[in-house]
Amino acid sequence: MSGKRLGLEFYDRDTLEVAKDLLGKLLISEKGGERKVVRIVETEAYLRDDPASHSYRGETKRNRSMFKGPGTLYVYTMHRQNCMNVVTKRGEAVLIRAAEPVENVSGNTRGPGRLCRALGINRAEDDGKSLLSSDVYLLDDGFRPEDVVQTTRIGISKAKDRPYRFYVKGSGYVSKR
DNA sequence: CTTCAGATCCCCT
DNA sequence: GGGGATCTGAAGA
Repeated sequence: MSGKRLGLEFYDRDTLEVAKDLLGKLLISEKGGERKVVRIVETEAYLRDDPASHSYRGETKRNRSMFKGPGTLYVYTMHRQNCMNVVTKRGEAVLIRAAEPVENVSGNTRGPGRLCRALGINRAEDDGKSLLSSDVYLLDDGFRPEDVVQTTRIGISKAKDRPYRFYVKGSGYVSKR
């Protein structure tokens, strides 16, 4: 497993571009001394002027990580599940919805809550971490998905019509097709 | 202080 | 395919 850790120049771009480019990248967690690796197959973008985004009403205690700058990890809890996001520009982020297991991963990685559980990601320990310099990060090993689909997001009640969801066509690990 | 909705998951039918 | 679990944070009074 070789590749290059994604740097600031990757995250500091248009959020929709980042969401699309995250597909096929490796997500690594080295928490607990074990190196867990998955390949991202599904993402959703949440913008600043976006009623469905946590940042829509400005910075709050919960979403403060979304304003810490490109390459920050934003983890939040809902319904007893954790969901992880990659922050791009201030107040914008990409939700990692699903991935396929690559190395040292047992359990389901289909769906944001299950993915976090499989990787051992949780809000108390990981919210606000930097993907540029911590034990959770992204890697580009040169792999590029053949076919990417752009469509509407899942599980939200506002701005349902915006095509901010991306997934790898044909992957059996996408949370919904 | 109280209310309530939520970027989900799991189990039941 | 639908509802309940059962927690957190934000909004409303």
